[in-house]
Amino acid sequence: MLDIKFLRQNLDFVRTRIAERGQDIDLDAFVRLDGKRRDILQEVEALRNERNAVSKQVGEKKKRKEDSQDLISRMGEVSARIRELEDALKGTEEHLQNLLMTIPNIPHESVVCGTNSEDNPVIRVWGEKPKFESAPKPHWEIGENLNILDFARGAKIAGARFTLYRGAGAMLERAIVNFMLDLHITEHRYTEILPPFMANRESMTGTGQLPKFAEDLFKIENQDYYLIPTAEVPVTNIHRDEILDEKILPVYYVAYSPCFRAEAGSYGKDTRGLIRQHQFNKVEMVKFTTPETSYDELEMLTLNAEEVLKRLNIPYRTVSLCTGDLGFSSAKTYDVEAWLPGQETYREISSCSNFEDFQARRASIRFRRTSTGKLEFVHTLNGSGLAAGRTLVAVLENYQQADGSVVIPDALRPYMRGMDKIPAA
RNA sequence: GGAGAGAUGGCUGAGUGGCCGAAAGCGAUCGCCUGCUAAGCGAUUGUACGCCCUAUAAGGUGUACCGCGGGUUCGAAUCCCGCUCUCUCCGCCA
Repeated sequence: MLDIKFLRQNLDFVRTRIAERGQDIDLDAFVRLDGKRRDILQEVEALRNERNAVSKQVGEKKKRKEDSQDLISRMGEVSARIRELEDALKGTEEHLQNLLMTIPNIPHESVVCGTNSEDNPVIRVWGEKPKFESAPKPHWEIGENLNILDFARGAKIAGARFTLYRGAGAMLERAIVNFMLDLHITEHRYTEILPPFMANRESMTGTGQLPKFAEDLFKIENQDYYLIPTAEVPVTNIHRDEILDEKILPVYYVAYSPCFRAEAGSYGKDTRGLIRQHQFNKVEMVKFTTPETSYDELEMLTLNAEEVLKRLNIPYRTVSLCTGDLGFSSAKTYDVEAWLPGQETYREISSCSNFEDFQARRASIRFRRTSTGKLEFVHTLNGSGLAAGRTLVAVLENYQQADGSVVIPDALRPYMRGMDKIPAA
């Protein structure tokens, strides 16, 4: 959510920046509602002022045993009028709030203008792509040949876009998660969190999933619970409605969680394999920082994500999302894309974003700055560190051997009971 | 699932219809004092929104806020109703 005062004073600037995202937001409606709200507010506050003053007089007259029936009956009318205005005010404020909630964040000045992912500038390229004598296979073939990924059974049990992992496949996914958590908590100094995997409406609103993207979420029937689409939701909401001590900033959290996404509107996309699932595992890093450090923290966060791929020796590149590709709540996002030889393409495996105060304002996460004594919103950031399912895909495709086996990357062997390869069946 | 208790400022905790934006304590900030990162003394210390003024500073002023939402009343932290959450006991249970 944007600062309403900022929006009021910088309408044209906001209009331009939102347009660069390829979004069309009705800011004229905002101006109208905002003006209406203030008109009503002024009238109702003047009447309340009168009521408060007269009520005080009534109290004093009563004490002196004087009659005040005329005042009382007049105030009855005033109160009725106040009630009317309050209803109107409430309606207007709801409209205004709903509108405000659907306005995306302003892109950071360093974000390039573009329309889609093809306009994303490449920031870094790392690693050497593996060479294969014969054409490398896509992970779904490797996984099925090794009997470690079972797409048919996943579909039978739950439906399309669900996968059953078996044997070394299941262990490999678990190894990837544990390896990543250990790296971040020991070397990158994050605090491990294991959050609830469901969250309520308020939490979903705080991080920006609601109200605009309800169709992307799984909701529990007849309950105010949603399955989390990412650990970002519960972990960022750890500090919702809190005032943090400036001294504890920056705060670093890392959490494993399964992620549940309805993937509405993605029919026909990435239907094969593990790339696009209704349920997948992810390790997520979340930071709370002061405003002046958040962009440095974003750089470090992104490097933390990249470090996982370096340790696994998987080639990747990092791109900076252009305005047209930027997520709703984000001011700036780096995507880390792993090389997938079986599909001859780079695929997103991590997304690292600075939301500035956009989520903090929605979720009311503040800190008191000691130098001024004033409350300010923190900046929130998060990034995948990494998506576990897609990491498994990258391992299978990059480490596949001509005989059909898959070598286990050195960094994962301690987590695989010393196993050095998954032998061909 | 059943019975009971509770929810007040950054924290602890008073307050059962007007004198309450709210005692007291803690914490924090500033100043003083003190021969050594102890103690003491004094002052200050809520947020949001609107309006005025103005340099988008400071200041002034109004309104709202004592878990959330309704109601009673001229007037509600205080009375009534509903909800949420926390705690205790009973039942059930991985």
